[in-house]
Amino acid sequence: MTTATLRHSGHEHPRPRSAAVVDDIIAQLSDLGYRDTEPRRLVISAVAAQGRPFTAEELCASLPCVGRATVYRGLRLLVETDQVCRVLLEDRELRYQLSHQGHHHHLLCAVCGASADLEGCDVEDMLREAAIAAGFRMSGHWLEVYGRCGQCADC
Amino acid sequence: MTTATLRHSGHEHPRPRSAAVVDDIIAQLSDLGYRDTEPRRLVISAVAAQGRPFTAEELCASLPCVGRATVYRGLRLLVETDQVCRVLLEDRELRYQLSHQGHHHHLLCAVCGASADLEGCDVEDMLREAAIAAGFRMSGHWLEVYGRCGQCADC
DNA sequence: ATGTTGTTGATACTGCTTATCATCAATCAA
DNA sequence: TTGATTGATGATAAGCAGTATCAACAACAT
Repeated sequence: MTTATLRHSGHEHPRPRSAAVVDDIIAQLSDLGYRDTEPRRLVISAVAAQGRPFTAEELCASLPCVGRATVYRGLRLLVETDQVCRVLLEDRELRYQLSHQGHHHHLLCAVCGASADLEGCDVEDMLREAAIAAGFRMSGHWLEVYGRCGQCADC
Repeated sequence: MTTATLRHSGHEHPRPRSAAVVDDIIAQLSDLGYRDTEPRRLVISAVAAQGRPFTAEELCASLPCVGRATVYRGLRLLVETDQVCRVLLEDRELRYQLSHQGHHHHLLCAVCGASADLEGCDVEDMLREAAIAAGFRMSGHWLEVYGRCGQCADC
């Protein structure tokens, strides 16, 4: 089984304490000139607590004490600063998850919603060449892969 | 220049007459049990007249005599029957274009909005294997490639 | 011709996200 | 520590894409 990179409900393996993640992100935001505020910390903390890709709405629901607008703004800020990445489901629903930094793609389980990072896969180069063949210069792309994870293979 | 598959504003090379395209699609829909109606023909005709990926809203605007709901329904029907495919821009805006049938991906020019089909590119196999390596069985994917077409390379 | 039933279109509505703006508070300089 | 500056907040309104509703209509089969 290769579940090493799976993000599940989050009871399996110990991860950096949520507080440390929050402090770390707050510090990075601080370097960029963004203030250290309580609502912002709450948003980051809630993001870090999610076990799998989540919607903005779910995040709002888990933060009843923080205004909707603030949750959305916080999320957008985290995306813009590459702390959180966006994930697109097959039905175009937009979800988010803590980013492992660096450009990468996601494998999403259509059954349980778990995600894993696609590794050892040089789609980029392949696409860039195919683009050149069509007279284009590639500047970016959207790629999401859907399937079933090991645990959901048999349902 | 490799503009053979480029979809531009549509003045360059002769293409099957729009009426023929409409009749063809109507015939296919008819085989599936869908009726041959005037509004439906208008929608198909407008779709065929577009030179590049278009939004549902643009289609509505070009069809002032057809109700919004009907345009959306028509578009959805065409997508479901693989006559039209959906295209996702970098900002997640959803656009549509006449399909060349069969599974394929799009190269989209960020400047002029032209699109070309990605050919000779076996991303599928590559992704399927990468998925297996992560313990997943792949069932589908979203892929859009963005860049600049030959004509817009220098702007 | 006629009945059945898919189709239409005006409209209301939903769900998601952003804009507004008065109030609040984090940061900084004195 | 204090006060000023200005980014951040949150309640609310507004915007936007797309869908549901439903009475009236029209395509098709017999």
